[in-house]
Amino acid sequence: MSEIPTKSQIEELFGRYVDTIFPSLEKAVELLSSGKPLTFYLGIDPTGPDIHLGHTTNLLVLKKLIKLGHKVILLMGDFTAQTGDPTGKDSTRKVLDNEQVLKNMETYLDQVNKILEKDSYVVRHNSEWLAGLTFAEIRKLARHITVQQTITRDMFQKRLAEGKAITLEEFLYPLMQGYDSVAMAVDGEIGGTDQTFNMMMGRDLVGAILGKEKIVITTRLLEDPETKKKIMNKSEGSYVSLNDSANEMFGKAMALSDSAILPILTYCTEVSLEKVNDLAERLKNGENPKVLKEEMAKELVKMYYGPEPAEAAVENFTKVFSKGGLPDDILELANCAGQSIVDLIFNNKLALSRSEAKRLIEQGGVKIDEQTVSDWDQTVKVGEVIKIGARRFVKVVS
RNA sequence: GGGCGGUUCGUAUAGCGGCAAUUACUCGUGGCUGUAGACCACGCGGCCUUUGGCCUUCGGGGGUUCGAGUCCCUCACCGCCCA
Repeated sequence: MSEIPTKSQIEELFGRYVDTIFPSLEKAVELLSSGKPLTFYLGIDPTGPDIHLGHTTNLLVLKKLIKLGHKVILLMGDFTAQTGDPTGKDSTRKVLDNEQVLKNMETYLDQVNKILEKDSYVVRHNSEWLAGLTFAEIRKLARHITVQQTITRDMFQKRLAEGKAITLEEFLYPLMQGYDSVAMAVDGEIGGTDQTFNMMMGRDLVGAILGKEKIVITTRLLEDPETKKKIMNKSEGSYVSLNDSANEMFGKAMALSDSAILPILTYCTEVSLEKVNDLAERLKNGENPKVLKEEMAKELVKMYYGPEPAEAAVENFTKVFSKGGLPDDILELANCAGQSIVDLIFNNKLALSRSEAKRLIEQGGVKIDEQTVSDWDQTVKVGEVIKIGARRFVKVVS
């Protein structure tokens, strides 16, 4: 399918997106440039509906590997998702039902296909082999792994220290994930640095059972270089999903901290490193970070929606937020004329309760045609544009 | 099997029997800005005719009390220690 890649192509790939390679960079380069197609996989647990920017680094590496002529498997952890990662006491019992997992897998693939060409990779599910293992087989596998090895893992250490439960099922999670590598007889695995432990488990098992060397490629996590916190944080609500509309994506990217500009461009896009360095230089020279962030956000939208929507998103954003104007696409509400503003907000689920709607009004967060609403009994009329908070707009139509 | 401790708002925490109930983070609104972030202010169970009133909450169920997250009993779940 393609030429034998040069070492420099491989090194470029590794330099940008990749953190550490096991057993070593040299070995990986040697194997990857040998001309023999290798099989790599990325495991995804379909526990939620969205893929966010933090996941895309892995996909970009896969894209490159495909281009270099290697085979890629996208592994849906439909079986492992049912063990999950319980953090709190209540979630221990929360098992995702099969239907939810299937639904998540579907939306995942839709999103993956925004980066990888649809037929350029293979999808597999780990229930294929995990669901049918017998206890005898599990026993045999478990022989290769020690308790000491497993217990050193951060998550377990933390929970031990906090006196929280660790079920045997969870303890087996690394074993399950490790077995995936054996079952598919892969040559390598890709994952974030937080997955190092599980991926190494697979490397050990492949070595012990299949007698071959599995390459483990850990990719850089999208972290704020200043705070060292994840930039995409699902639990904190603010993350850029690949399912976001162009305007949403742009807006969310703009709402990120300035320090996210360079990491996102570097790890989540294919913008040339020269350009990234150029932006870094301009940032250092005191140029308004807002301008640079706009460029970053535009690159993102361009990547997923193309150049014109990207341009439109910039314009829309400037109009709405920089100049306080109205967006292009306003949600229109029919049959609402004559209702009080509180009813309108509550009935259309723009607030969770009437009290919340009133609170918004009380605090000056609701405007009708640019006029701050002070009376919550005020009725709305056809043609009026209502602004709720900073970024939600609705228009009353007949 | 035994002993001890725990279960309170999304998370983490306070709460000598009189509180819709502390604090922190998250979150929401406003201010300031460069859209933000940081910072400051306010808000964060529900409903209302809102200086106030009413309703429903602190794992489940019972009890004591004028009054119970708060005391007692019991059940469930969780943790630690001993066997």
